[in-house]
Amino acid sequence: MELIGLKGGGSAEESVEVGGGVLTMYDNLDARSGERVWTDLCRGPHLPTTRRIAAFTLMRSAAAYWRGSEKNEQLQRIYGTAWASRDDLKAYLAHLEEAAKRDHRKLGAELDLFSFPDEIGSGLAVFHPKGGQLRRVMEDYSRRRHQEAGYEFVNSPHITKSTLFETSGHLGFYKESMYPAMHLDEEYGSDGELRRPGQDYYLKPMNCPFHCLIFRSRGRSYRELPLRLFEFGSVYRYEKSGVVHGLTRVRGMTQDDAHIYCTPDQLQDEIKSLLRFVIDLLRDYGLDDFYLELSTRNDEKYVGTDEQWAEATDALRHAALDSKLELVLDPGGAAFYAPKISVQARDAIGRTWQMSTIQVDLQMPDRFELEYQGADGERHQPYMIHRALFGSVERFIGVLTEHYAGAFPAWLSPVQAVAIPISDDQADYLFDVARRLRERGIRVEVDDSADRMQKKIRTAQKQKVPFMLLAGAADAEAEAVSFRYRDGSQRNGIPIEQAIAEITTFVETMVNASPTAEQFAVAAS
RNA sequence: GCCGACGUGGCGCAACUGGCAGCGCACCCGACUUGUAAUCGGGCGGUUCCGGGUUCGAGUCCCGGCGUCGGCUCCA
Repeated sequence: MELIGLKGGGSAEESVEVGGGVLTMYDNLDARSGERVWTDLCRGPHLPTTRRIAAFTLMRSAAAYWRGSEKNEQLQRIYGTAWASRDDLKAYLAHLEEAAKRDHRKLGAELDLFSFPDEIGSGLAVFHPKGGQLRRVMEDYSRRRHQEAGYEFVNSPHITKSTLFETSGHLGFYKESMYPAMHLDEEYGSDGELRRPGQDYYLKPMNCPFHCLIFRSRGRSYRELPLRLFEFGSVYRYEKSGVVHGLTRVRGMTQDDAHIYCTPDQLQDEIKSLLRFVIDLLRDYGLDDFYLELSTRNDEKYVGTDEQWAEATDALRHAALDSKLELVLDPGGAAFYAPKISVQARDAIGRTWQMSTIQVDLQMPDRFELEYQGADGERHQPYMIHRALFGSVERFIGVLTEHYAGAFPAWLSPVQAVAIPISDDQADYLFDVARRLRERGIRVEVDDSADRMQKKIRTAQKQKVPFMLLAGAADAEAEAVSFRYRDGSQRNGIPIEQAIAEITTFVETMVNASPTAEQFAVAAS
């Protein structure tokens, strides 16, 4: 009855759980006797008979809040999944199994990329040498592309006095999800009297206020706009204990964060070129199936005027439509200070991930009193665009790990090639081959352990190394190596020079697919 | 934060109704020298997450904490 009172009054067009002017109930009957067993108050529709459900299984049970609010009581909820045929159910379960195999937390441990030591704390990762290598290559390429696109590189500290986040408004809106303040520099006299009041310092949850201070550090001219400030900025957010999840939801992360300050005239073009830049870069990392989501104002939680919001939202909408990508609306999904476009990417098994975000912010320039001198000699307030492309480096590594199931493109692979001697006699020969590859920038290891050759292949295979270079007596004699590629295919007796050229070209051209014998055989012929 | 499940060598797991903590992988040592996914033998490695309690006796039962996992809520 509570629900009817709360929700029954809505108009017919509104999407509500109960009613919409109309109230629906479904009688569930016993199949044999036809007696009514219970009546379900439900918006529906229901299947006319459970006979239509050919296959179902129970998945798990967990609590859920009554009507979805954490202020309310919780109910025990049982999750099941139902399908029109057994094959559909089987396919769905296989999909879940495939997703489990790709789980970046599992692969992160198996491939020795990163870990979450209890001693450090929940949601705080350390990157091991291989994960660090992967991360460095990702970041290096991103830096190069940002430099080419006209970004300037800045840096800011991890902590700041509270005034900065009071000015930005973050302390007002996000205090609960910030790490608590460190109260410092308080001084007392010998009589115990407070001589100097202390100050609160906060770990930064965002980089934008710092970039605004950089903008404000001296007078700015319209001639230097758009000014694009980029930083791999580490931020810390006190996420609730139940929500941290691998690398995709953490308490400490590094954003590939940039803030673009521009004139009103430049806004539209800047957003359009930014969208192109973002999509291009994501494609380079191997994601190629996108759609856009436009998040508009949350009327419960925002600052600024209606005109400002309309202007910012329109700018984003036009750029999104201009991109020709599919556009989905997310009403009320914006942050308190700005509407946003987010780029959603579908991965190799069809799951979608929110990747990049672009926000047009009309508040921060006002709060920080940013201004530039225009051609007219007057002072004007710049527009500001926030954007992150990976979102966070950690999260992006998590997504790529799942997308590639750990079999990273050769240019990203922590170890690109492993050299395996057939017997110990070929070890020195392969050390020499490896040295020559290393001189060309290839990350190569020689497996000179006491394992047998077959075991070494298995090890390299499980580590998902793209190239294996084998050499026996015949290869060494002929100044050649034999390839085994990550897919198991092979090519034998390839002259060293050719082998080195093939590997370096493959890496330098940033091919995202795994190397195979077939493709090289075609290329060589 | 809330609900539920679970915490055993680096990893994956076993240990009856409360009765000597074990196996595989990894690692170390030795032997073997092999042409495309696991050679053989030996060895090291544990305060069973932490703290309290019950008991003759606790990995196992009880209480509290921490952590992980699955959801809910949240996600600048």
